[in-house]
Amino acid sequence: MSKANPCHGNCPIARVTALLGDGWSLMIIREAFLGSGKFNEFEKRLGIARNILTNRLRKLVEAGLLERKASETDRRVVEYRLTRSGRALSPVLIALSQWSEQHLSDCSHSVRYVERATGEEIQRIKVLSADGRELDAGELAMLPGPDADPALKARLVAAMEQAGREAAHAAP
Amino acid sequence: MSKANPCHGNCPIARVTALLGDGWSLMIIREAFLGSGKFNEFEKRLGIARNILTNRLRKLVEAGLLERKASETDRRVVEYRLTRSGRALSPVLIALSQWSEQHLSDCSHSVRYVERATGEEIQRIKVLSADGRELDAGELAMLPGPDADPALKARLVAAMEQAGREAAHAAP
DNA sequence: GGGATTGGGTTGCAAAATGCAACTAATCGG
DNA sequence: CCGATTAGTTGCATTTTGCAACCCAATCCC
Repeated sequence: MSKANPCHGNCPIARVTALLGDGWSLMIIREAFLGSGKFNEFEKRLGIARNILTNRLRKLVEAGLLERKASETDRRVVEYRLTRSGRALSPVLIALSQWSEQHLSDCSHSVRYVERATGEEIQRIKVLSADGRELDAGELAMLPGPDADPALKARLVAAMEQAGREAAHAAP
Repeated sequence: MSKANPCHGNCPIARVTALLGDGWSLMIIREAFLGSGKFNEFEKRLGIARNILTNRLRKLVEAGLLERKASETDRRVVEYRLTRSGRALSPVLIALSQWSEQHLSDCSHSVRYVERATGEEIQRIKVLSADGRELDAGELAMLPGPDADPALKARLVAAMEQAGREAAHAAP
C-alpha cells in the first residue's frame, strides 16, 4: 500500500488506489458480484489466506462497499453483501475486464457480459462526449473541480499548461 | 501481490489485478496521462521510492502499457510514454475516478473530465445494453466465453446456477 | 579540459504486508 | 452431549515496500 503523500490529498484516483489497490480487494468484489457472500466462499474460491481475507472484508465494510450481516438461519455464518456503493463499481469491473481481454495475452474471449433478461451481450464501455461521440484518450483533459484541494489543483493546472505548451510546440 | 491461484487462470480481472493491483501502478498511469514521462517527474510528483518506481516502470513496459525511449536531446533522460494499450485504460481510470467522487468522502467535485476541443464535461461512464439502455449491476450476468479455461468456466457456470436458484426461491 | 551537477538507476538494510498453519470460540446437527 | 462447521485470531516465516547511500555516464559551467 502506498504512503499518504502530500500532493494526492483528494485526488479520486489516489483515494480509490488506497482502498482497492492491492492484490485481493478487486477479486473479492468480483466474487461478491458472482454471488459469494460467506467467509468460506470467498476463502475457498479465491484461495486467499484467512487473516488477509478478514482484514480486507473489514476494510471493504468500513468503506461501505460491503455490508456484514449475521445469517438468521444459522448464527455461525456471516453474509457479506454488496451495498449500492459496491454495486456501483460494475462499470469499473467491466471496463477493467474488457481492457484485459483486449490487451493482455491469453484472456481474450474468456468472459462475456450479457444482459440477464435478454441474454444479449452488452456494449463495450466507452468515454462519451456530452453529445454522445466516443472520445479517445488524447481528446480528454482533467481539470480541477471546485473542491480540488490546493495540491491537486496545482498538479492539474501544471498538466494543462504543459499540454498547452506541447501543442504550441507541435503547431507553432 | 496475490499468489497465482488455480481457479483464476485466465480470468481477466485476476490478470489485471496481478498487473495493476498495487499501490502505485494506477498512480503512475494517471501521471502518464497528465503528461509525466521522465523518471524524475514520476518520482517527485508521486513521492514514490526510486527502487519501487524502477520496478513498476519495468513491469509496465514489459506489459506493453508504457514504452521506454532515451531522449534524443539529452541522452541521460529517459521518456516513458503511454502506448496505445496504456491509453486504452482511460475508461477504467475515468470510471474509477467517477466512482470515487460519488462514493468516497471528501473527493467529490475534485476533478472534471472535459473534452479538450470543446471544454465540455464528458458523460458519466455507463454500462449499456446492445440497444443503448443503461444497465444496473443487477441486470448483468457474467458468462464463460469460448476461450474460458475449465476452472473459470466452472466458476461462472456455478455462479449462473446459484443466481438461477436464488431467483426461483424469490419467486417460486 | 575538468570539476560539479544531473538523471536514472542499484544496493543494503529496516519496516511493513502477506502467507501459512495451528488454535479459539461460538453454534449446529444428531 | 459430541463431533463437525463457521468465522475468526495468533505466531512465525517469507516477501514486498520504503529509505538512504552509492554508482556511473552524460551534461553543464567556466
